[in-house]
Amino acid sequence: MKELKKAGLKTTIPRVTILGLFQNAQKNHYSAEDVFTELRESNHDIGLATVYRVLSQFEQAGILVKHNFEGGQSVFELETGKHHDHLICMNCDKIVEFYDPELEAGQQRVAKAEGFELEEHNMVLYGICSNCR
Amino acid sequence: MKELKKAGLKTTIPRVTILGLFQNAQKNHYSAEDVFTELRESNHDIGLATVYRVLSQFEQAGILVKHNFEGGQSVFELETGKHHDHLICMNCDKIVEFYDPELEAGQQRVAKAEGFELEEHNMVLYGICSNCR
DNA sequence: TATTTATTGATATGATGTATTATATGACAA
DNA sequence: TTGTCATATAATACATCATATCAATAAATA
Repeated sequence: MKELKKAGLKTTIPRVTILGLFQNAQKNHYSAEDVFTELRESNHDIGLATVYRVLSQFEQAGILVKHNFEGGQSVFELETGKHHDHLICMNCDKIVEFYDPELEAGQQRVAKAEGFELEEHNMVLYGICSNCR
Repeated sequence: MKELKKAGLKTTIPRVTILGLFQNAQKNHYSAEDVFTELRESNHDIGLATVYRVLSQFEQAGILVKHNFEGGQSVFELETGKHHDHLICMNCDKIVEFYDPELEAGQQRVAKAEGFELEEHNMVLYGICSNCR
């Protein structure tokens, strides 16, 4: 729970609970609604507004990372410090994380060729996983 | 205007006007609001709902492609038949389109290594362009 | 423990986009 | 060219995701 202190956030029940959820998570990625539902199911009475607020604060604090994949809701995952991109099954929504130095280098190369200083990127691959074929 | 016939869409004033806007466009990418504003400024009285509807129909018909970049609104561009990705200046919002075979191949390689059949991808690079440095 | 300040939660509001439906219009036959 | 009819339009209601407001509440610390 040091993360909260470090971010200058008081250690409140909602924050501790939500952080715990991510740290002991079954899944890697949760939307705000996902979190809200999980909390309800484990008998934590935390408001939806608070969930959204806490997730934003955690993102600001660098505790979580937010992704905007296809389909409405944003999802969050723990910030691991290790950059990675995502590969998503269009059938079962399974999410695989990967890091590929060659692709990273290629992006740098393209940006440079266009006269850009590359700051960040968003790369999501969509396909069908082995289970779904 | 053959595109409309081919798609089985009646050639109505809103559709012809919106298609013309894209074909004679100053910019490559327009949001629904952008289109709506442009139409208003050129004295075309076309409802916002119609703009959204026509853009969706054009996307269905393969006349336009829709992108979900960072920041709320989706944008549309003419379908050229040539796949490409985007490089966006975080300062001036300039959008550069590029196609890089090596990156495309790398994505295939990664997907295959994870047991996925790659269907599509979303890759947007963000940086600072030469003018903004 | 009392005080201060941040946090919570219910709800209103905002932003983007879609559905509904009465009216208007394009396509086509005569 | 005009009449008929199916489709399209436009205004607005609605849906979805997320943020702002604010009175009540809880955490930190003297």
